[in-house]
Amino acid sequence: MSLRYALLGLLAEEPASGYDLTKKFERVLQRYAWHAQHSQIYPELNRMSDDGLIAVVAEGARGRRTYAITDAGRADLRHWMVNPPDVIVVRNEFVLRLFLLSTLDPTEARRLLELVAAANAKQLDELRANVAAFDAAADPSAGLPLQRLVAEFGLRSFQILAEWAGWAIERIDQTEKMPTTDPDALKPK
Amino acid sequence: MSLRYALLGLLAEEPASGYDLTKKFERVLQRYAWHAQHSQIYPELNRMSDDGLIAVVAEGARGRRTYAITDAGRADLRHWMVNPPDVIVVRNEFVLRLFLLSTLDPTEARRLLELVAAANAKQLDELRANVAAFDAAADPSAGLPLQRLVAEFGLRSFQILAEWAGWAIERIDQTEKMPTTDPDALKPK
DNA sequence: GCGGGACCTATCGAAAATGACATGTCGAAA
DNA sequence: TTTCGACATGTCATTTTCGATAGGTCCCGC
Repeated sequence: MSLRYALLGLLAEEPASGYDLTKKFERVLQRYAWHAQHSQIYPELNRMSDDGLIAVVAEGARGRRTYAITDAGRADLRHWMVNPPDVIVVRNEFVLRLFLLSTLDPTEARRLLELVAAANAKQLDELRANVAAFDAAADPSAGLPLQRLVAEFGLRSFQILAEWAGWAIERIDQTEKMPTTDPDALKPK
Repeated sequence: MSLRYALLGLLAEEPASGYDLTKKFERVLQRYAWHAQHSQIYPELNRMSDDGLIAVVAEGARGRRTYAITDAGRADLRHWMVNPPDVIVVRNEFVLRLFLLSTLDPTEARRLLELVAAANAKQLDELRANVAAFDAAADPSAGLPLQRLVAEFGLRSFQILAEWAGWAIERIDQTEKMPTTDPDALKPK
C-alpha cells in the first residue's frame, strides 16, 4: 500500500499527471524513500481514481490526464501518515552490501568502500546544489518549510555516510599494516 | 535477487538452517538492510540448493537441515558484492513518511516527529548495548573487524536521525511562535 | 517537411513478496 | 504427565513489483 500513499502524498502537494509523478519518483523519491516504475504507477492511479481518492481535473495534449487528490484521499493519506507501524521494515540493497562486507577480504572490502564513497560524494553534491537553490529562492523571514527540514535530513545522511566510509577505509588500512602474524600484536596490553 | 545474496552472505559467515536464517533476518537484517519472512526463505533455500550454491551439511532433530555455502556460491556472492549497480534504489516506508511530512499541518508533523524520535532512541539504545558487548568480547590488540565497522555505521545513522529529529522539532516550534501574520516578519532584511 | 527527442499512457507475463494456514517435534516446567 | 513455548519446515492464493513491449503525439531544429 505504500505506493498508493506515495502517490497520494505527491498529489496532496499539487495536481499532476502519471507522467509527472513518474518523473518525481525518478528524480527524488527513488533515491531516498520509494521506488516505482511507470508500469506500476499508471494502473495504480486508475485504481485510486476508481476508489475515489483522486480525480481527473484536466485533460491535455497527448492524452495527458491531470489528477488531483479528493477529500477522501486527503483523509486516507492523513490516517496513514499519523499511524506509522511500530516495526520498521527496510529494503536497501546498498546497506545489504555493507552488512555482507565481511564476506570479502579486506582489499576487496576497501575497494568497494571507495566505490561507495565516490558515488555518495556525487549524490551529496547534487543535493547540496538543489538545497542551495531552494534556500536562495526562499523567503528568509519565514520559518523553514517542512520540505526544507527533510532535505536537511538527506544532507546529513549523505554526510555521515561519507565520513563513515573514510573512517572505515582508514581502519582497514591500519589493520592491514598490523598483521596478526606480527608477534607484537599478541603482547598483552 | 537480493534475497538470494542476503542468504548467501549469511551462510558465507557460518552454516545455518532456514530457521536460524529467519531469526537473523528478524533480529538484524530486517531493521537495516533487507526484510524477508520464512515463507520466502525456505523455498529460496531449496532453489539455491538446486542451483548448487549451497548444500545440506547436517540434519538434526525436528527435520532441521543445516546448509553451508559451496565454492560456486562463494564465487557468485563475491561477483554480486563487487559489482554494485550504479543507481541505488531504496524502499523505506519510514523515510517516505518523512518526505510527505509537508502534507500534515505543523502540529501533526511535530507529533509524528516525536513518535519517530522516541522509536529511534529505543533502537539506538539496543544497538549501543549490542556493540558494547561485542567490543568487550573483542581482542583489543587486533584491528576492528569489518562487522564492527558496519555496526558503527548503524550507530552513526541512528544518532544523526535523533539529532535531526530534535532539530526539526525545534524549527517547527520556532516557526509556530513566529506566524506570518506578524507584521515584523514582512520587514525587509 | 521530416527526423528525433521529450511527452504520455498502456499492457502483460514473470518474478518477488505477503499473510494466512498447515503440521509436526522436542524439551522443560508445572 | 501434560501442556506450552520454542524449534522447524512447508504451501498457496493474492498482491506487488519488474522489465519489456507497445503505440501514439507534440514540438523544435535543420
